[in-house]
Amino acid sequence: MARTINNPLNAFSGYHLRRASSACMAELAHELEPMSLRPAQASVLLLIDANPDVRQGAVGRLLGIASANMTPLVSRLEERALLRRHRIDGRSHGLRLSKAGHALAARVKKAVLAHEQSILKRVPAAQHTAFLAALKSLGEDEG
Amino acid sequence: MARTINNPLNAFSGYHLRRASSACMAELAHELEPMSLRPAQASVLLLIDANPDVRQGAVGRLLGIASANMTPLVSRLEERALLRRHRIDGRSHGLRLSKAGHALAARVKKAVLAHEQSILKRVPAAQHTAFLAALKSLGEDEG
DNA sequence: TATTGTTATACTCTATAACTATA
DNA sequence: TATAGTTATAGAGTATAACAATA
Repeated sequence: MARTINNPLNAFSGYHLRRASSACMAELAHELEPMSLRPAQASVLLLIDANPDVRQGAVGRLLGIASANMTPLVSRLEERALLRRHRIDGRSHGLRLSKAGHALAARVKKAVLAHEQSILKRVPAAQHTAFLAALKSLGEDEG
Repeated sequence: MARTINNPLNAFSGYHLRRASSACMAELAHELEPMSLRPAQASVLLLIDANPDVRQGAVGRLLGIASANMTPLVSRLEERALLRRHRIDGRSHGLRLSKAGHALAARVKKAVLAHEQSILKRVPAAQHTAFLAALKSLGEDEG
């Protein structure tokens, strides 16, 4: 090595939080690639799978995806015949997975579960609960 | 409330890792806004501050920024007279902060330290060390 | 031949504003 | 008046390929 660089960010949990998230998301994206799904699409698929006929806006609010960005995302899944939009009332769409959508959601679940195990492997088992709780409190809406 | 939505992602640390990171980065971006700096620019500034004459490529490698993306980032900081590029050899640039760059780096440090405190406030003090260690192991290059 | 930096390009994610239709 | 969804657009982050200059 030519020279060791001093990294003043190394003591900051915020810095490592970002790095950890980026690394894990890249891994997940790689595991979802064979299904031609990106993480955001996969999360929408799982959410609809668990909540048949959920409204599009409710999915976006829960996942933090703006409604303007939900439209093309859901349209893409509809084009692939993974889900169907159906009218709930004049202005709302309910989302429901097709048979192919349910099948793909099952594959996604397996991939996500495997990914979760690979994450938890790197954290001491005794700290799993506290680690998850810390992340949850940091991700809450107000902060 | 109309209906409680079942969130099958709620049990996953990967999901909350991403949410926590997004929320914290948004907070940091907000705190850096008065300095007209985005988080990536601020991290480059702090790294140069701690490593005078560091090569541009070394900064990028450490922070995970591709060299093609370092060029416009550093150019922007140079345009603002926060740093100067100087030749180390025929193909390398060393980066050094100007007086204004050092002054801004000092402001950035304060903001980052305050942000770090606001993060740690939400994690029980007894878990700070373990939390940071877990994040570090998740962010390591191989994963 | 490998490395440093640059340019151009493209794709994803995110954010905003303006709009239609409906409650 | 507020809500649900759409459209268009723009910015930021990230990724690759091609290139020049240099080691």
